[in-house]
Amino acid sequence: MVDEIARPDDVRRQNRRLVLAALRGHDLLSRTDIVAQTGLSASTVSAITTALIAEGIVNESRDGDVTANRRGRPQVALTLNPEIATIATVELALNLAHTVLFDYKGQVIAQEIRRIPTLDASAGDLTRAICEMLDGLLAAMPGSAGRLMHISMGVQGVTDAASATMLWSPITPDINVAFGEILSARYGVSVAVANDCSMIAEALRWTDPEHYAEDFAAILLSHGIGMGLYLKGKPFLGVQSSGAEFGHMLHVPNGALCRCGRHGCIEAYASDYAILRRTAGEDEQAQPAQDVDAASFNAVADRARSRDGAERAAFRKAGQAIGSGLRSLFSLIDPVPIALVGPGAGVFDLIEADLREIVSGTTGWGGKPDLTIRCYPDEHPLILQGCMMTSLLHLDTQLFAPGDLREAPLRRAI
Amino acid sequence: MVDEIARPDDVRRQNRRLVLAALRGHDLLSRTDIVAQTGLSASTVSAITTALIAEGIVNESRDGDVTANRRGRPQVALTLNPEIATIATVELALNLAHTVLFDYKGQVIAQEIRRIPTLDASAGDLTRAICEMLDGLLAAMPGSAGRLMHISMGVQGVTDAASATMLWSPITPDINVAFGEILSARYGVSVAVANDCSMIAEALRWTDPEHYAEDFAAILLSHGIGMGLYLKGKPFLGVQSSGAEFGHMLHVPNGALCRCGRHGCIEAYASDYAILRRTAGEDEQAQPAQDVDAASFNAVADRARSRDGAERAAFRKAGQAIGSGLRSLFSLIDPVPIALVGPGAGVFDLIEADLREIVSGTTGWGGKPDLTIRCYPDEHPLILQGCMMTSLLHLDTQLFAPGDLREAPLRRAI
DNA sequence: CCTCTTTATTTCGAGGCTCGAAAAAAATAG
DNA sequence: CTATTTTTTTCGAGCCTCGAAATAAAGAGG
Repeated sequence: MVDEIARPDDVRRQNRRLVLAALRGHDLLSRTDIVAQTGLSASTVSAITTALIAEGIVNESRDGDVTANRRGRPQVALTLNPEIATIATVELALNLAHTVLFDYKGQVIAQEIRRIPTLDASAGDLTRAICEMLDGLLAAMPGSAGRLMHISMGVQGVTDAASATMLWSPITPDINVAFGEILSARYGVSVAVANDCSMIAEALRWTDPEHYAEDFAAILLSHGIGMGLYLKGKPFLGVQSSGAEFGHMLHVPNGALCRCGRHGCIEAYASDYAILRRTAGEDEQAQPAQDVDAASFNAVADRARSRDGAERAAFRKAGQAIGSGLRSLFSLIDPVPIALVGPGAGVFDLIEADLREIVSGTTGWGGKPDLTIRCYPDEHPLILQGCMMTSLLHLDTQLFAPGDLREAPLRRAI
Repeated sequence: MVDEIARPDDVRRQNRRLVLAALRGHDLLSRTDIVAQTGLSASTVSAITTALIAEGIVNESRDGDVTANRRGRPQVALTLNPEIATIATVELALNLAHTVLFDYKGQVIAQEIRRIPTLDASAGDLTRAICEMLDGLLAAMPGSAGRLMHISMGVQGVTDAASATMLWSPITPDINVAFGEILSARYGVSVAVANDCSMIAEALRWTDPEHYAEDFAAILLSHGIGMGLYLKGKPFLGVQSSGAEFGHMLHVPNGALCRCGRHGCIEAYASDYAILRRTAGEDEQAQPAQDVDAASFNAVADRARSRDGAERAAFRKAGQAIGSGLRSLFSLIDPVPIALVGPGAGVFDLIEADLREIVSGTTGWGGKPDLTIRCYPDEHPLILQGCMMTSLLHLDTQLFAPGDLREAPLRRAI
């Protein structure tokens, strides 16, 4: 039995999370608002907010919007205390590392973007660079080091959430890099490492909850092809790895050579290197390019738009590959809204028709056939925000253990 | 926020479930045993068991194994009270309906198997037959009608768990059959309708927990091809339909005609009708046979074993289709143990080599490559047991609301 | 300016729950 | 018949949520 035994304090923990979630979603809320949002009784909200204020997690903001000029005792607005904690995020992508410090309200404190030749970088090079960047940010912002409470990392590649390890990545030759362990030891906080696509899904859920609520998929079309999936309101994680490797579903048995070493993966037809390989007239078994610059990719796209030729055919192949993957995905989980993210979303016009044709009629027995797709050509802001939300939600779930918080900020290591 | 607000009684509900789950797994347990198994304190177990006994859900079984001849106060064995509830299961398959009455301990009370020409049966014909069978069983066992508390139905086809509806099925022309609503109205109990493959997965989890615990897939190879999936110890359900339609993942774009009306589904290569179609030298766009009898399928299998020809080639194609689906599935969820169930499992020797070849190296980045597959040629006992466990676990989750039970058995309708 | 009304928040008691410690039960050992 | 051992129940402490009543803090109105 996986089932855990329930204790009375679990109830408080869960309801505290509800209160914090409400506050995170709306910034300024009176206790009455919280009652309305959560469904908890006024007495319970009072008890919980009193404790949160005493622990410094929440502040009363008297100057805030006082719903003024109404009769009766005025509501007093509550807000998360931005200074109670600092979190750090790390985005690691091809030739790029981006670290940011956020406060507990999710506001940027400091950041650094650094270009790194990741393809030639060892695991040590990468961790060294990341630590340098983080050290610099923490040093520049006095007090932030002492308040650092969590780090979230989104990486291009396959990760293992449980051990916070990057198992494999196209951006560096080294495998099984235990980023979590290393950063955790150095900064004395817990670390989450996940695929960048999971982070994108997390971000979409927060920035556009109307479209991305319970069930949806975010597909990153870039150097590689990945997916972040939400099902029943929960992130879908693989058994071991943290991401659903959409790009490595099988499109054509014994087909084109994929960067992962196998043949026929969707990625081998739909990623930027696959499109350029086909456009250049190379054999589909030719070794994939390690790095494709945006300029040449866009040039090919422009040529595809201007005339019907090898370029346009390559994009159509890509659309078919993605569509084929979606058809299989939808067979397994039923159709869900799709967010296309990254450079590939910028050329959606070139792949849409073929993609839709293959997907159409996904549910042969007559389920809703309409496929909704939205495009987000720039993946970086989403990855960043996803990392941030991951860390903050982690805090919201940890700060629960009442009384725990008082000690936590002192437990730093550096 | 999907999050529900927690109340103090939820704690008791959860812990009651733990106690019942322990009892369901071991039949005879003393309170001390339950303490050991659940981790609850002795006082809590005492409180919970006292209530369960008062409500008639659990019995003391003094005669039971008294761990005799030891010093100290003897343990008194507890056991589920078989008479507190009756449940009914319905398996609906091609030309077959099988209804069974079980007691609360999962022992068969009565059953009937009836051959029905389902292909020519309307929704009304089917429900009428099922109700007749259930009525007969309930009438034959005095008292059982008054104790009937749940019905579980496993059907070949696509189902919607939420509305307990069969959306589409290959065994009958009618669609959107609301079995749940109909049976629920007639018998006054709640009804679960799910794909037969989900039931198989549920059964495997209980009959062989050592091999099928947290993550595994049960694939039914029969007239159609379906899958029941467990991930992280929970049944995996689609967004709308209750099953993961493995058989309708895309194997070959614009490929062979599938019974679902689309082209290129795995099923169009690996189901019995697909194999016979190919063996007979028919075009792969030929209309699928509605019904394939076991004898001719086995004859083809025997011929495939005895000589290398069209038969063997057809099975190899089937193995490739299944392997291709597994490769894609494993990309999404990481490799899991597989149970092959049904007639197709009886010819595993003919498909294994091709299946494994395509799946091999599923995790390009070096995850555990070994693929474990076990075969269960007879699917019916598993479907039956899965239905039973579904109903019983439902009761274990409903009998929680303390005091609820006293009224429930009277709330019958018939 | 003082009282009335209205709305927000806190306080208080009832009724749950789990748990550890102590008490009670029910056997064997001698 | 008493001592010992083991199981089970009882009791009090310390959680939790909730509804009702009490308290706070405004505007409205004479």
